[in-house]
Amino acid sequence: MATVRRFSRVVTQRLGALNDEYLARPRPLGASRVLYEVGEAGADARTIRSRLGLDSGYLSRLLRRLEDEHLVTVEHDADDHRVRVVRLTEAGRAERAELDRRSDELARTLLDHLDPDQRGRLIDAMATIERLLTAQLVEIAVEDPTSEAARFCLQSYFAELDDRFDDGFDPDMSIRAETEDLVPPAGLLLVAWFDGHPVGCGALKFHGRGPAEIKRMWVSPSLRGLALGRRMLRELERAAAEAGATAVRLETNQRLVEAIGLYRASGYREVSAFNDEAYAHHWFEKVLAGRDDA
Amino acid sequence: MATVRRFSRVVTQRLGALNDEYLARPRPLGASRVLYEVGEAGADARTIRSRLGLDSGYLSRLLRRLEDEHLVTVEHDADDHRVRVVRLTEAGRAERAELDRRSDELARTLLDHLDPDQRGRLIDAMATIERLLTAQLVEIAVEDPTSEAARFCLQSYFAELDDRFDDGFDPDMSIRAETEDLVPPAGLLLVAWFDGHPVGCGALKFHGRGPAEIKRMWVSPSLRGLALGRRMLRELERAAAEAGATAVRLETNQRLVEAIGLYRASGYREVSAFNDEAYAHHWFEKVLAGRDDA
DNA sequence: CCGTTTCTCTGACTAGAGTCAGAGAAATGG
DNA sequence: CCATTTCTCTGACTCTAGTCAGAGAAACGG
Repeated sequence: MATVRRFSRVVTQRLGALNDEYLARPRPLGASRVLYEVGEAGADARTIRSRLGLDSGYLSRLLRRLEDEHLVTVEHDADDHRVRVVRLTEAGRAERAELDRRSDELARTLLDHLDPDQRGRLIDAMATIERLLTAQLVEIAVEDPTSEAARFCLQSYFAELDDRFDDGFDPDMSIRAETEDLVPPAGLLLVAWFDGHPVGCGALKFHGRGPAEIKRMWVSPSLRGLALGRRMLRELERAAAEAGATAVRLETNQRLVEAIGLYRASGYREVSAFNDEAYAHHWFEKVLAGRDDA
Repeated sequence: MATVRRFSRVVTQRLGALNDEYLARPRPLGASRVLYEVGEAGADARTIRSRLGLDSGYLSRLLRRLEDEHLVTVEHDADDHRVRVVRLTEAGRAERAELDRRSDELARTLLDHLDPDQRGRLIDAMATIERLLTAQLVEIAVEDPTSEAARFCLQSYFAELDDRFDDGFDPDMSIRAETEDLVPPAGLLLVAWFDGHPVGCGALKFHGRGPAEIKRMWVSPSLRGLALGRRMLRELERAAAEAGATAVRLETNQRLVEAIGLYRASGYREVSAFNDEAYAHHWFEKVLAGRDDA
């Protein structure tokens, strides 16, 4: 606990001071944040607003300022004349590059005066912290399986199976779980979100009071090793219990060794095949602890 | 570099958001900082000002506010009627405890939702980062050997020698280096500072153009393992070269194994005894690279 | 004892970062 | 086509966190 407090103090002070020093530009920080959020491709005002959590009046003024400085152009959207599209000008792109440069310089300052060994330790520790703190920012929520995010996850999942299985993976050869099977009351789909992007999924198919089936467990490669799979599994079990299921079952392929390890570690017991899934080598089941009031 | 940038982003966001959430009190942050800085024992307004780097007018107003909230009392100093002494009231103490409690809660939040293994890794990584970043905040400066800070360092140094040497350490049995030997032009004393406290020292005795003597190398136990000794040694060598010395020498005790390792790693060559220091087992010398313009 | 310095306080001002209400224009739903 | 909703903008505020100049009282130095 004391370590955490000291860490907070030192890091916020040091990082804060450096941030102020390096990212100081002849404009308020809010304006710089907007400049950054616009991005190369341009962005709608409302997108910027929701991502940075700004008041519409406030953003309007910040944009006016950036416009006055000739860093961005603000135009009406061609389709919807209410929305405003913000785009970087040449000068805006340069300013953004300057911010990047300073941010790099800031990073370099942190590594300054360290010998190679210390530098290595610092970077390792930073990576560890970043990943562990990132894990806590991931949110899991029910998602409609036809949404863009859901389709992204499912496609990534299939692509990975195709890549890892010995003979590839063809969804048509596998037991289907159509989108209508993954919406209540037939089932549900959970998607893990990080920083506005989908980074994992997991689905359930209910069978009345019989065991619910767990399907489509996938975590983005960029966020593996953060025990996200474990969290997703817990959430699925909770959802299954809530829907009245007394057990969950699933089947998996021998190539998915991490998944198999996760199931075993999470109290899943290997059982004999309960279906004829072509790609499965292992079948697992877990009895869910009844709720207190059940 | 990318790791460092990602770390900065994630940590400032997460820590910043939590800070705002947990340390939010019905008063500006500045007032809370002052409340904290007052401490149990009370403090002078000018001390608070210099430590927090506040404008006198600004502090005056913050104190007025805290006084209005009955969290502190502000009185004239008995000896010097110009200075104002700030003390916590009972309510102020309670509010300060509340801040502590919230700060702890914040720390706990960071560890939330992690399994014991992840928690251990996070704490280790935090300790590493805190120490490495701390090391960069240490400043080394010339100090008068009669100052309080200098006496603290020298006494800590002697106490440690007494503790570690086989037969203890008695300054009277050792070659003397009096305070007058450690001020220019006879020599100098460097003190390492961190967070307003002295955390290490190192001294030089000049002998004209002959080898300068390095004495009194000490680093506070709380900051060991941060290569501070190495930095101190480099600073001493630089100072010796600046004073016209072409080499530095030193003697040391067999018990000070880290120091001996440091000297060897820093290019020091063991030489035969050049003095009759009673406590010494090893004598070292290093020829200083001439300056380019010499 | 007198000029200078130190310490605090007051008044006047600024910039950043928002919040809130309402107006106006465009899109949408029935 | 008309009411409602969505999106942006403007004006009027607020709070925080300062800065700066000057005044007044006390202490200090010679």
